[in-house]
Amino acid sequence: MKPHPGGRNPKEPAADARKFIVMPVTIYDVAREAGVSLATVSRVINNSPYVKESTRRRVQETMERLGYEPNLVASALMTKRTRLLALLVPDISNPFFAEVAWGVEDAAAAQNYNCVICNVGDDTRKQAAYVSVLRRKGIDGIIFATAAHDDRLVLSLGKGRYPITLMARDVPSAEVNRVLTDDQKGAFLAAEHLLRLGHRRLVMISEPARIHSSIERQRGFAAALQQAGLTPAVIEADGSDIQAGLRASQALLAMHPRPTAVFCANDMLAIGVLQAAAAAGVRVPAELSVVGFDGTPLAQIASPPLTTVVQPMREMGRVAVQLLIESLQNGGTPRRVVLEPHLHVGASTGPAPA
Amino acid sequence: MKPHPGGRNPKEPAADARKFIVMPVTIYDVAREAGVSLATVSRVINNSPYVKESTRRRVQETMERLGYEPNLVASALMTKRTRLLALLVPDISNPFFAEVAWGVEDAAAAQNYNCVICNVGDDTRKQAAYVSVLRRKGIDGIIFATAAHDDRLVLSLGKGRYPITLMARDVPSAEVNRVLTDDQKGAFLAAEHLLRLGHRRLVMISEPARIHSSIERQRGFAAALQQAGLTPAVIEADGSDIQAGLRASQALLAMHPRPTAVFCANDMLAIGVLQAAAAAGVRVPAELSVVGFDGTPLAQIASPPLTTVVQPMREMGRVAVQLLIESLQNGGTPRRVVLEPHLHVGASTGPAPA
DNA sequence: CTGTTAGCGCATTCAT
DNA sequence: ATGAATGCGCTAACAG
Repeated sequence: MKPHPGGRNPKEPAADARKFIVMPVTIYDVAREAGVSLATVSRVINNSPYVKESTRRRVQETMERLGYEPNLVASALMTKRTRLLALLVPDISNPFFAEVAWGVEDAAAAQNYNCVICNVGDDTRKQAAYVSVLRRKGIDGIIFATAAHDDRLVLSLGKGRYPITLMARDVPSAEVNRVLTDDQKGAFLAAEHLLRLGHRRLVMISEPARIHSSIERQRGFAAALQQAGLTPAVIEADGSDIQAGLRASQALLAMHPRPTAVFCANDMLAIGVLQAAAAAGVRVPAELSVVGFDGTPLAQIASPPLTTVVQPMREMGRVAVQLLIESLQNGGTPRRVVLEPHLHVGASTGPAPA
Repeated sequence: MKPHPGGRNPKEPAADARKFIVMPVTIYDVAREAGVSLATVSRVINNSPYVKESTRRRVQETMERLGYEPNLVASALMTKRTRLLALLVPDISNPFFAEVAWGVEDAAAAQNYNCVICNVGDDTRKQAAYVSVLRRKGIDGIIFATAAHDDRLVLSLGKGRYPITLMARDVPSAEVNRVLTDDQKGAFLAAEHLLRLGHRRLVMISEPARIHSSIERQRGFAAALQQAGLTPAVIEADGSDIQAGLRASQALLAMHPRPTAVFCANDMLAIGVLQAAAAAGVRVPAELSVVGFDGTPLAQIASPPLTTVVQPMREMGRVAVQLLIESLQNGGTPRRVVLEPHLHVGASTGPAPA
């Protein structure tokens, strides 16, 4: 057996060892100790069937004795895969993404993948930087929960150059995996609920128009209103969080006559409306009915508990992983999965005031 | 110039190229195209000063033209560093960790590091598996927001074998970086506030005892009560989330005489109490005052808005990164930083009922 | 079933 | 200021 090219001495650690030597024991050490070749150790590590049971046992024993841990960096350099997935979210404080993350994490673990979450904010450049690092770090694939309507980054990755899945936010012209809920239908359900309660002055507070799902929700809302012979009114918030909801509420509460019902493109915005209404002394739902979207745990904490369109968040996470791993393994045509939303009626909606 | 050992042909992609070729352009291609050696390209990439300006420019131009992106896996194999940090959290749905994550992310970015978040739950085995993968993947260091009181994993890493920082949760016997808030003081502030309001029947709902910070908070609570001549009572919740708070509330609301004030070890538990009280028709704060801990955004959403002990969450994240990077670079003695909490008085506390 | 031989893409001596 | 040579730790043919 040829000695390790590095010609490294027997394992007495050098006196000048750097402070943090992460993984001193290599496959060579194991091979030498166990009296086998590199290849055999590698086979044991990778569960190759072509190893005699007794050999396998001996090698495994040696690995344990030496405290050997395979270096995934070296492995990745050869194999080009890391069994690591990344989930990109715009705002980790939004519980919608937390729920999605649980689903992703679950499904990834079930398939023996690990998953890391990256909080990239709304900053396009930061997002691009993360994607670059993740790719170059050998992350096998990325789940984007952050795509804008015409996201150039996603488009550039979409031509089969790197496996990705879009989550809950679409980029219509990209040929990539996506998992969405039927946003139009969800919004339609919300509007329908309010119309049935007798509301005639309805407003929608949408997210910024660059987010595709928000556009879809506007469509669904508009469709329901037009079907009822009403003209849809939309206030576009300048963000997606509670603060944005508070700001958008200024316009809402200033309208004359004041709307009796508002449909918000997500739960965070809706909570902003609830807070603004409370601050202005507007009673919910007596004077103002509020509907959210997402069905996050926050909706139940809110006061009053929100009526909201529920997305199957964890399920979406699971499906996203499924699609991504399929791409990873087959590289086939991207799939598009649309899940069904449903309406959860809380205490934030009631009959239109007389 | 010796050709690339791989003897790879000029860059016409092979017809049988695998579906996802992540990074076809290598440093060899750049070197050949620019008419320089590997080493020079490497120097340009790493901003070595020993490159003539004109050469640097030419190489950079070539890199751009070819769309070259340095392979961090290969680089990491040599350098043993990735400029990647990981933040381990037990429950990404708890907004406390979301806030911390923002701080971590900020500070990391400022130092030109990237940060990934891993949601490892309460599962010790899962956590260990993640740590193993992260280390072996070459992650430079880990911030643990998950350590239990006697966390063996942390202890095993703590002997200077791998750079870590503990966040908001201590492992007293581990010699590692930590950033905490003064939990005893925070709890003391909460109890003091309630005592001043005239409450005499106070109960604390704590997290499971294996969490060190929860023990500290119990201490602070007990100290305040004893100082007032009262005997502290503690209900230990079986978790840290809203559901656990709801369950713990059963015991709380069943006590005779019923306590008039409750201090919860975190905001999630407190929200669980608020919900249980609402369901039982117990008015807050008229019949029951509730104090939380953390100062998450949730506290303000709650109804009524929570009185809570505020931890400087983002700052904690920033400090955690700072300590970690210091360890990375100097490998010196671990530091311990304790930050000050303060009390935010919301609407969930009021005078003790007559 | 096992060993030998080549690199994966890059950083890093040592020359020059 | 630049180039040639070497190997980081591992997997992947290809022999045997």
